[in-house]
Amino acid sequence: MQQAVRVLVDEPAIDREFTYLLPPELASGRVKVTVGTVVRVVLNRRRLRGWVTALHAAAPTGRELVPISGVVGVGPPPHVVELAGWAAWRWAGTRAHFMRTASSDRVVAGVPNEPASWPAIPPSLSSGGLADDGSAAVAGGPAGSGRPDGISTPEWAQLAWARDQPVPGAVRLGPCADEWPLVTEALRHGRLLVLVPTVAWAAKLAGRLRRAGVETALAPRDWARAAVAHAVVGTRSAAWAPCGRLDAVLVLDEHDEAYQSEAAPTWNAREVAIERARRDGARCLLAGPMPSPDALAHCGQAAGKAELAVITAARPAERDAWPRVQIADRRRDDPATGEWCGEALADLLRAGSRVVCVLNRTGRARLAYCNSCGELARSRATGRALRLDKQQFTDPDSGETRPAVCESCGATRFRRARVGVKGVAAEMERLTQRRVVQVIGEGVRRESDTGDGGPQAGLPTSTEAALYIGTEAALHRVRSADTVAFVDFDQELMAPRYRAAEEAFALLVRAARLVGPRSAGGRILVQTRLPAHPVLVAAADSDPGDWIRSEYERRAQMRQPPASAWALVSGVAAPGYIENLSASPQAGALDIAGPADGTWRIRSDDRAALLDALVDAERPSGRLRVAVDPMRA
DNA sequence: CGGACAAGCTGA
DNA sequence: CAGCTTGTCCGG
Repeated sequence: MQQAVRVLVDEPAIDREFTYLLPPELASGRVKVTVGTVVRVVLNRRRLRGWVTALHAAAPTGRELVPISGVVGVGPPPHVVELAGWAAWRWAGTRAHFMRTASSDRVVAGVPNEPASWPAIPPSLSSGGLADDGSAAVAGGPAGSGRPDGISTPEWAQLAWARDQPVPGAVRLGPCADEWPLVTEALRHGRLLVLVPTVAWAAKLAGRLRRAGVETALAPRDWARAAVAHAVVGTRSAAWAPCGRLDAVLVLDEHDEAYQSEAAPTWNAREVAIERARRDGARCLLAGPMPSPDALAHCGQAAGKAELAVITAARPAERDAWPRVQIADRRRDDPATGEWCGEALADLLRAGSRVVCVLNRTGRARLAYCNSCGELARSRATGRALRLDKQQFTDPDSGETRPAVCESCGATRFRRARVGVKGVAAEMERLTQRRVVQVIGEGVRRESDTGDGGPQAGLPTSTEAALYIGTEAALHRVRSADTVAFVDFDQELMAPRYRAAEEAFALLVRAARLVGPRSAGGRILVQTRLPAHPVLVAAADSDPGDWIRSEYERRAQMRQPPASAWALVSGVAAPGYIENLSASPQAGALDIAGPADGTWRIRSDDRAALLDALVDAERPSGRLRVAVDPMRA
């Protein structure tokens, strides 16, 4: 009797397991067959890749089994195969999708043998100190170059890792703070997984660890070596690294949107990392300049009160890790200064420092400002910005209209903000008599260039002081600057998205990284007509604690994630699927609304009930998109 | 998903 | 009724 194994085929549209025979010569070949091994099978005359999911399957009666056609290579380890099953439930996706994410994109013939233990941590780390003094982080973001200077690991880093429970803790550190103490402290506990939002950050941190003598795998490049590394570093997909049982998991900049997949299934690497830590019994820390509401929800589950679980550096230290944030209240500006430029910004531009101006791409804002007092027209009920149509305001939420009368001064004349990158660039050149570089999307161009010199034309040399104007992309593309100026921050604060405030704060964090801490002259200027907005107060004070707590409570009141679970359902199969959901046993816990633009929105205060219902409900054939807890909704 | 097979439509 | 399209089913 030949061995029969279960195989999950690599075809998300099928997403089923089948039973195949495992011939002895394949079972003991070059690659040992275990749960997770990548194999080749024939299904219905089609040659497909698949993963072994069980080594001993009962042979179905009355059916002649077909043997596996070949063993391809090493796949995810068994506990990651189980994690993929959990993720398929958590984001209403297919197991095959997550197994792909967890597999190497190349054939892996074998992994090195796992050492019985790691070599002793290099003395520079084990003595408790290889911390930067902070100055190295000024120009290049959080991962500055390490140098053993004998400064002891800050107390807060030790404290952060002290709890040996697998429930995540949150650590708040300023945007220009160095994460190195958190990393080195974690290594003392054993095998470490570190997630970062960008490839560049991952490479930098991996290099720094290697120079410090730590056996490090950079995911996904060192896929197979993750199995034997002391530290595994990588971006989103690294949450699926094929390493053994973890001792510590660290997510840096855990608020970053890059951790979530935009395409369905909308899985989030932070959430996968938390679950992985829980299953392994590993310590888990969520770090960054602003604990996300999601992070608070996790910590709150453990501590009862979310704020208790957030560890912060000493107040002066957190403050020093921020640039100076200057709020320019545009309501008090002389209207003669110009449509887009207030007095503070004008002074700044004339002063001759390197300034990056950020203006969001939409160009034409729909916000309306009072002509007499400068107040922004907002909804009395929700506080959201109103749209001005002829002589009426329209509430974008309710669709209600009312006459255009200023709430604060009674005036009836309003004007719309109309600002775009190109127009502002031209005016900036006239105002300053300096060259202005435009940064939009992938390209960079200089306004004063006459010919089209290609996408890289006008890139200034590193030494020249330049003025930049661009969309959010400028914060990524420009190397360094003295000041970032947000020309119209109200658009960010008032964007019609439930995460608008969080995203606005994240922009300030990006800007802070670009200009560096206040001790190095870093400065952010924010033009706004909402100077008392909690996001701006938080940034100006270098302390997001109060704001983030209120944001968390507001989400709960509004039944938004993470307090409530959401699912967006669309596609041709959606109507039938929604019908099945309505008939499911969990339907009582679901709040189904729609369709709006072909999309249904399902809400539930009981996430498990929603997810169970999504998995159980039968899916009619045809396209179906299910987005669980989407970033944009 | 994509092959198989059945049922429906069409044209001479 | 051959020849083709369209739809539904199912895979080991």
